[in-house]
Amino acid sequence: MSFENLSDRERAVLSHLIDHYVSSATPVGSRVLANQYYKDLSSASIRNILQDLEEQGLVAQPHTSAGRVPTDTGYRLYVDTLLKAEPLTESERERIRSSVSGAGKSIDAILGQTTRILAEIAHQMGVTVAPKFDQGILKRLQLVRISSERILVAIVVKSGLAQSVILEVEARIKDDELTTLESILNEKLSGLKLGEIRRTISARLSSVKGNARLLKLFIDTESVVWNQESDSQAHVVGAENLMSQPEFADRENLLEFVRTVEERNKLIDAVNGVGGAPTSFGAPGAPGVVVTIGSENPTPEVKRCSVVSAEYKVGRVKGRVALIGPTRMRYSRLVSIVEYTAQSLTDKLRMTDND
Amino acid sequence: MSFENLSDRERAVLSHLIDHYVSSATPVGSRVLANQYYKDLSSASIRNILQDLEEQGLVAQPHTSAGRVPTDTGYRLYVDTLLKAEPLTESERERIRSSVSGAGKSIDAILGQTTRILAEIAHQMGVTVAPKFDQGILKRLQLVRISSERILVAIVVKSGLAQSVILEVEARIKDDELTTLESILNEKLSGLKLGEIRRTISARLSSVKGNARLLKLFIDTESVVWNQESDSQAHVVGAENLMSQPEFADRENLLEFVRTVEERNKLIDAVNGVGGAPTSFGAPGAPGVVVTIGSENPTPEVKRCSVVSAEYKVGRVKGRVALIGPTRMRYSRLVSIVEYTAQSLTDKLRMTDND
DNA sequence: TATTAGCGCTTTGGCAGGAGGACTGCCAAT
DNA sequence: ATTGGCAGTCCTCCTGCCAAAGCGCTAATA
Repeated sequence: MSFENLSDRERAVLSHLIDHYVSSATPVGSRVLANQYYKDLSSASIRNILQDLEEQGLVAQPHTSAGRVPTDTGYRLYVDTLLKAEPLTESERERIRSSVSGAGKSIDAILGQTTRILAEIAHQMGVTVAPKFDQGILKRLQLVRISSERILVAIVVKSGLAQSVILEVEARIKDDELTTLESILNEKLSGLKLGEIRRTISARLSSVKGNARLLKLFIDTESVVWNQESDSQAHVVGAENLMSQPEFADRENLLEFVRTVEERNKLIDAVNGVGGAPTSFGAPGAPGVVVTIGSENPTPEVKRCSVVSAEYKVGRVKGRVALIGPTRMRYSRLVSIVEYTAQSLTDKLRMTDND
Repeated sequence: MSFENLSDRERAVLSHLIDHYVSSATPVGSRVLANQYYKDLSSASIRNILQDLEEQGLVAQPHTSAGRVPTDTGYRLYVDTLLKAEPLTESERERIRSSVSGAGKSIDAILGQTTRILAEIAHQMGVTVAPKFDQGILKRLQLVRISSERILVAIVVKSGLAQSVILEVEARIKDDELTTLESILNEKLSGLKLGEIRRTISARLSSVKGNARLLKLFIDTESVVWNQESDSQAHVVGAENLMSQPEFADRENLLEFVRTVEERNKLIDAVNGVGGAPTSFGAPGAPGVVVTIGSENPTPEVKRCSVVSAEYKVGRVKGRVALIGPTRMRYSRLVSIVEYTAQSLTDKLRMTDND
């Protein structure tokens, strides 16, 4: 559906309506619109325009004789063609930057801190999804004996990510067996993508002779060893920011929402399963921001929410940072926040990255 | 305050009142009490008894002409002297047992699974606090190079726990330096408690010569390396179980509660900062269960909740598993659940433990 | 042709008032 | 000690009513 037939004035009214609705959270009527933005136009004229907008499905009224509220389509038009990214103040940028880079060394700590600042500065729920190791290239693999029947497998990925898993072995293994295995594995597997390894490991190791029991462990437990996500798949901060919004006034919604938040998978899907192409709102070269509005979300649990997300990178491995809030959100501002945060995060992770 | 002056009948009435209130969630009046439990006694008599109980501060009425509700003191008396632990059915026990032992190998996975089954079977919020490494004895320490400027430190604790930290070093280190350092550290530190190491490391390593820069890293970053909690300090599952309770009907409470849950520290305090002595409700030798009721909690954020918790062990390292719910909870059942779960967990962790 | 003013209609939210219910507390009788 | 009964209290729910906000439509106007 294209909206080329919309006059400039209609677009302007839609834009004002959204602006006003975003901050007031109540349906906005022709009167306020006329008084506040169109001193030289009467409310009656605005009413006509509103009627047109309604026919196009861009706004709706909760009930006869209530003001208008933007529809998801309305927001979409706004985001695509009307929105002007609201630049962050220098102090805000500084706050994000220092917060992201000030965090600890582990990727987990960095993401945690990032999520926190994101949620705080945007007053929304912040979500970051840890990078998928799948695309990471195995640099080296190291086996450390923990106890007689347990070994720790350290998987080192190019660009400095590391992951450790504890494996349980049924019977004792000698130290030299372990060292041999380690070098075999490194020889056969390093330089490959983790995802590749997962798919092809049994073929690659079939020719190897040696402690079959031990080898089998690596092949069988593929999922455990090779299918690792980062430490914790997602960080979620600031659910209470959302819950205090009037959108979640009624108990039912609220409970369902909490259930979704607890079951992180749905959230991760919502952040990752983006449909549209990323748009760059800011400086060229900046990470593209994707906005998914309400019912556009493939995940039904967040049908009442919008997701603003962008990609960040650690080497070739990718993750996403996102803000989730009610569809009634300050897109112009959140888009900038997410973009800048993703950028800072990528920078930070590049700085600590050297393979 | 002692309640020895209470007649048996008064105790019985209190007990019935609590039972009824726990399932109905509404103030219970003399009529229902008489009809349901005392076919040979009139409501008027019950009224007299209730008056007595109220004078003792064991029950209260929200307003004149409402039924009675147990006070925290009332619950306390109930838990201490009236409660009979409700034995779990064999299928329930089986469910807990298999769930706990079926979980993966890493302690994090085990605790996660345990928390889940706990919350699910009790319909409350489950919380498990990861063991404090502080009391663990360092078995071995291993250094793995990740990239030129990063090393992974694997800390292996007696009884099979392991923990890894990534350290960042300013300049390149040679491989042999690393091996030397590793053996020095192992020689000087293994066999000591982690807490001990944290406190005395600088003294212990002062005499060592060698790569000073590198050594300093271990001494300076004491907090990072030696102060490790387990992977994630606490697991929390089932917040929505609580939120659907009528206790959290009003928005204010609910929001505050969510805030507390998000900020895990408060929850951990609530679970750990127990005042009373543990009581064993079940089989002798079973872990002692601690019940902390409402305002007894040192943490004001959970003043409206009760915490039922018990200790579990991994070798000499200890953690807690807990259920948190409104003071109106089925103590008799929850006590059994927590006790059995803690027991199963300790068993599971002993089984996978061999140093 | 675009805009405006005005009128009638609809819906919501809040407030007042009354009926009904669920208790308690007390008292006198057993 | 226990009981039935009664007066009094407090909450909850329902109803009716009214004002406010807004819209759509139409007729008048520039």
